[in-house]
Amino acid sequence: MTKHQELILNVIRTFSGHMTAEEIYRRCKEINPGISLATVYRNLGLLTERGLIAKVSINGQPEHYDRSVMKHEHVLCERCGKIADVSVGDMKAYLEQQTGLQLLSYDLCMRYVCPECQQFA
Amino acid sequence: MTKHQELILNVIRTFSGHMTAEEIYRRCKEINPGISLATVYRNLGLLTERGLIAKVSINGQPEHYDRSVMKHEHVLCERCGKIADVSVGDMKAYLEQQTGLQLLSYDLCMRYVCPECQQFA
DNA sequence: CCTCAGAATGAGAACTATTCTCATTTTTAG
DNA sequence: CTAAAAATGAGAATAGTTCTCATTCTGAGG
Repeated sequence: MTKHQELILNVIRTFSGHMTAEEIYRRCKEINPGISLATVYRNLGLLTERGLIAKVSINGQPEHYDRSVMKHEHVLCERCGKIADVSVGDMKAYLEQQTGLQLLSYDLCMRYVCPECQQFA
Repeated sequence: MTKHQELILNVIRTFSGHMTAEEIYRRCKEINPGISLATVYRNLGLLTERGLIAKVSINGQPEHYDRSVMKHEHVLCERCGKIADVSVGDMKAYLEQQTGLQLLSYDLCMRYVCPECQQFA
């Protein structure tokens, strides 16, 4: 694990939310101004492969990265754009039972208006 | 509805599958070589807005367009890349019940190996 | 403490899918 | 038939990400 990889991992682990590569890059630069965007992308890929972080893909948005690698789902607030974690039962099993297919995986993202945004509706 | 819109709609409706903008563009050009890619994109947007076709968004892939606007889910074959339709129960209701949230919508795409690809496993 | 092969890096070019711009053409309503 | 509105073609622009490649770092074996 190189210095840069540790830095990136640390940035992700000390932030309570889901960050884009760009955001991670900005925070890394505050600590180590020499780091390049390519290195951030490269290492996000490596860290994801190694299972140390998770990639959160949402249609029409840049990729986000999640420090939590435990299985869970995501909800996106349509107003403020924040991503939140939610847990549901065994979705894969449910989908397999519903479709009658043997699935490799699935992508799911739900959309709502988060509680804070609902206050100012 | 302009000539081009009819052409695009026709191309989508006479193809049994999920096409990308590029594929739709190619087929349109065979019939009307003058049509431009911008027109295809523009009209795919309009036709989708009007509910005449549906957009199928899959992470890491260009958008696909679906002639069927009835609610259904999609499975992507990891081998051949083909997209198939599947129907499941009321997924939104299920997700709302599971999460306890009031959802606006959700995106779901499942991954598997399709029957044809399994034969040559 | 050296050394050198392999890995990682920085900078920017390249790429893909899509949207935008704007001058021109087509369509539509009256 | 005409004027206003809508649609079009061509190509530039954009966003997010990956790729290239010359340079730098690292660490295992001497």
